[in-house]
Amino acid sequence: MVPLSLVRPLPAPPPGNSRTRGLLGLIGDQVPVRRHVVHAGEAVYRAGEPFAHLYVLHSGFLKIVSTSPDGRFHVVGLHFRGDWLGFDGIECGHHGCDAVALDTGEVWALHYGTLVQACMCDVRLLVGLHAEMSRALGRGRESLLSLCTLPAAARVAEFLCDWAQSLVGQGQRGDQFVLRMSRAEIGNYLGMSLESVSRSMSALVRARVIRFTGTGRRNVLIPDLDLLCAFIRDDAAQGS
Amino acid sequence: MVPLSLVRPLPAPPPGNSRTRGLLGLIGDQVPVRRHVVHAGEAVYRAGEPFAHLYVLHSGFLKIVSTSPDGRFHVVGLHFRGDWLGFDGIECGHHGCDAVALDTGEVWALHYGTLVQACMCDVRLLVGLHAEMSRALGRGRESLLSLCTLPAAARVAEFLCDWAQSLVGQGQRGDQFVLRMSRAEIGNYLGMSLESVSRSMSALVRARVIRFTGTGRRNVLIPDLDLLCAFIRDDAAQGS
DNA sequence: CGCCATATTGAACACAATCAACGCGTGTGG
DNA sequence: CCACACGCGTTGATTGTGTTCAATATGGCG
Repeated sequence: MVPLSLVRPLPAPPPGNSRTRGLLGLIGDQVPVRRHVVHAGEAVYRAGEPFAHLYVLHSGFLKIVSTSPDGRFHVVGLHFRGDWLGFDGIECGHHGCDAVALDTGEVWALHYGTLVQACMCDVRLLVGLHAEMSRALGRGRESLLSLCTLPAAARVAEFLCDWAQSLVGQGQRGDQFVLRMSRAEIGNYLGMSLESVSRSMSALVRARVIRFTGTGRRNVLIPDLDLLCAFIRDDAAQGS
Repeated sequence: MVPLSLVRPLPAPPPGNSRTRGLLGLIGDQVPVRRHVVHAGEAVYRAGEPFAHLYVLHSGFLKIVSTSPDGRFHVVGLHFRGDWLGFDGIECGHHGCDAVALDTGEVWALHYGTLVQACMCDVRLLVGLHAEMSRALGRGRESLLSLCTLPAAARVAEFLCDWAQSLVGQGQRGDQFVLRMSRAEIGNYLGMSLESVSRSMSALVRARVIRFTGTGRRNVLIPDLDLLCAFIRDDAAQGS
């Protein structure tokens, strides 16, 4: 992780999303922000490292990887621009997961102790921070729900849906984007083999709810997001 | 949910666990606590209800049930004595899940706004609260990990392991306890059919890592917790 | 005692994993 | 410039774990 600068106040922060934009506005110059550039494959933090900072993803994408003592590992979360990271370290003083960049991006590090001090002076900041944690919790539960209740194709469909909606939430176009993960990574995240991901994608194309554009099979086009959502429902109902 | 009393200060609070005991100590009489008794099947809160309180489970067990718009539902969490509940409501002002008692128990309700005010005066309280949220986040990730990387029998074994360790954390005996959930509920929680739970349990008995005591098959005895953990590892390795 | 909910067990089936082959694009070296 | 290797993705064949359907216990409770 390459430190970029330690700036205070911040030079016109380009928005992540409205939530975080607001939160960072509240922070203002009370908490120094250290900016880092991360390249694909590099970690923002790793399991076991002492916890001291929370991070805001300013650009790029990252995955959260959880590893068990006996070596099993799994992508337990994905994060986009504007998302907060590192809450998992508060409990026991060290991080419990790896946060690994999937793409070149920029991360803003906020010293937790300092941030807490700032929270003591501004309720809105405190509640905003809680809301971010709350959001992280809720997202984890949604993952769990789809993992347990949806067949493979629907899980992939929902994955694409979520990705699209995240992009829209950032003000980017959600109907056409490039997946930043290999089939293997997607499969790990969704709890299935890479072959199943591939087959599911092909099925989605056959069902006309997505298309691949250009060369390579990572450029996804979603003609109609509602149609994709309908596919999820239908495929879920299949099983019952 | 039956209101029991609105007491301040609290009458010698029997401990949930050391963490929460400490946290509640910090709160002291700054935040009024409303105590409720919940019976099996009753909800502490339901999805969609406006969020105003956080809850501490003082006794009993409860499950968190997440439901999707299209009717799929799933047990996404279990909570024991001393656990905090309701964080999911902070983000959007209303709860995203149901919290349903599995057993008669007592829940302490703390008004979130008041709690936040108290946090503004005591950093330890604030950080302690964050630690509880952090813990909730971490537990969700562990669920995800075992759900995706473990075969059915190992998942059931880990479930029993977790349950035992939770009991030990509360100062209760972890080698012998009564499951408060039906096979169907366990199966829903672990992402498998009730038949698979039953078969897995039978397999665990055959492997001599658990036994059923007394009448009914909900009284579990774990002769050696390490042996049960070893079973998880072995069964996980099986697949690879 | 008999009913109902719950649990166990067996047999057939299905979905996804695994094993394997092939295609495609990219980058490298002869 | 072409040959080749390599990573990645797709697709087919086969296997296996877990689901589903069904029958049979078991226990709680009126």
